[in-house]
Amino acid sequence: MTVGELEASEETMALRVVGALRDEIVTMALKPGDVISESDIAGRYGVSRQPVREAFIRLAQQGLLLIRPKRATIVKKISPDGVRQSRFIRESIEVEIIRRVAARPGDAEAVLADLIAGQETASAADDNLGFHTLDELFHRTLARLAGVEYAWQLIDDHKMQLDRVRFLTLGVSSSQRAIAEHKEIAAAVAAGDSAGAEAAMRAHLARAEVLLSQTIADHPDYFEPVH
Amino acid sequence: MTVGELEASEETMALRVVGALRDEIVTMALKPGDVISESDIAGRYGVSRQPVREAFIRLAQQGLLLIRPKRATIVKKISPDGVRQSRFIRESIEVEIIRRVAARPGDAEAVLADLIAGQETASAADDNLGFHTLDELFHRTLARLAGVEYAWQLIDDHKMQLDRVRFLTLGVSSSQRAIAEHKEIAAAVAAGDSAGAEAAMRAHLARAEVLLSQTIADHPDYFEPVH
DNA sequence: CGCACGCATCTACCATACAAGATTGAGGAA
DNA sequence: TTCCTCAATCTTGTATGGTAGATGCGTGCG
Repeated sequence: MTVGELEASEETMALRVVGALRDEIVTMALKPGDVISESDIAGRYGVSRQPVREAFIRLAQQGLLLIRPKRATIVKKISPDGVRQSRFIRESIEVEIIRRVAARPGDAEAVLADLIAGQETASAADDNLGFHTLDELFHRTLARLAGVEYAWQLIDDHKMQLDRVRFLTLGVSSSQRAIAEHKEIAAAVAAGDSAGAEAAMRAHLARAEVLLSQTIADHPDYFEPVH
Repeated sequence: MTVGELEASEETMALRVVGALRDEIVTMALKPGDVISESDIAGRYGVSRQPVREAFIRLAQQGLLLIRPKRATIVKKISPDGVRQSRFIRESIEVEIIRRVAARPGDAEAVLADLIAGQETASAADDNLGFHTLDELFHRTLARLAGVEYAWQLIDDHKMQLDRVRFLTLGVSSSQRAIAEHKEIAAAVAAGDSAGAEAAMRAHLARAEVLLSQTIADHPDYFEPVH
């Protein structure tokens, strides 16, 4: 059972292995707690241990792998506290972003309206993946409008932790509600209402909050025990 | 001219090289734009290319090095926009932290008072390094009190960019003023005044703001040209 | 039967060798 | 002089072998 060939094109082998492994991890093809080894992955992808090793280092720095010297490397279990703090980071930054955008709306209104329209189309067509992409684009666009697109990349890195949880709770997307909340945010931004925009953003981000404890109950072995 | 032996003790060689190189970079012993190579560093530290290579990967992910495949690796120049956004990230998170701490002061008052007292001692003794350490501890302690110490690690990673700028502006520490601002923050926290604590924290963080443009003027070749 | 010791086997770590692209400089032609 | 060509020599990327430490299982002893 091979895992699908690495597209033999650009970039270095190491970076291709990074991408392939990251996909396997966030989609739960590699489950938290799974033991992997350099030789194992190297064999599966048909490369030597060296690029795999470098991929491990990168993924370990991103918090997806745990390299235990002289022992073995395992897919890091999801830390409930880490998820909580990742959300804290995201909320801190997104709240500050929405404040700044609302303080200087500029052409934000038209841009956001376009994105929301696209989301409604995707939602009507039951295009879950497309909606998810547009949802992410909505938030990244806000970062761009605030002039801190790089800060979004930071959120993106830590969002992988959240994405693993999200993948476990697939199906309950309720895109209608998300769209309504996006409209609220956009309206407050257009009105230059910083406080209102902040409140709407906090409410929007808080919606996912309730899912974690249920997910832990469903898959206890994917999470670290409460320390 | 060797660079000082790596303490032959614990950890792996790669991690020791990471620490040594990071110190050289933030203290400007390795200047932005400097070209380094795996073989070069390997020779200087008396190890093979392999651990150096792995150290390069880690430092590149932290934004301190730029690895150019098949060409060379250079110490990344400081990006003025990156500094601006690193400050944005730090302010976003620290403001959120101080809000939460002020909302639930707990035993914050006593802990913070202790730290400030230590800072006054260090300042009186002209112990610049000690003061800097305690200053950092003050902020990290706030993160711990808010229950998001992990979030501080994130700030710490990105603070290296800021530290390089700080190192270029050494001597103008004005620790007296910093201590006064710390007291303001602690007082607002003790009073449970969230808004006041947030304002004090913003003012505290904004103080370093003015130095950047002057620093760019003094060392233009250490910075990326405005894109 | 239970426990401790030891060896086979696994792991990541490090060193070394080779490969391939990029740079740089010299040298020759226009 | 100026520009083009090409080869020596850099660089990082990849492959492979050897090493030390940790694990786990089987064996032998009490």
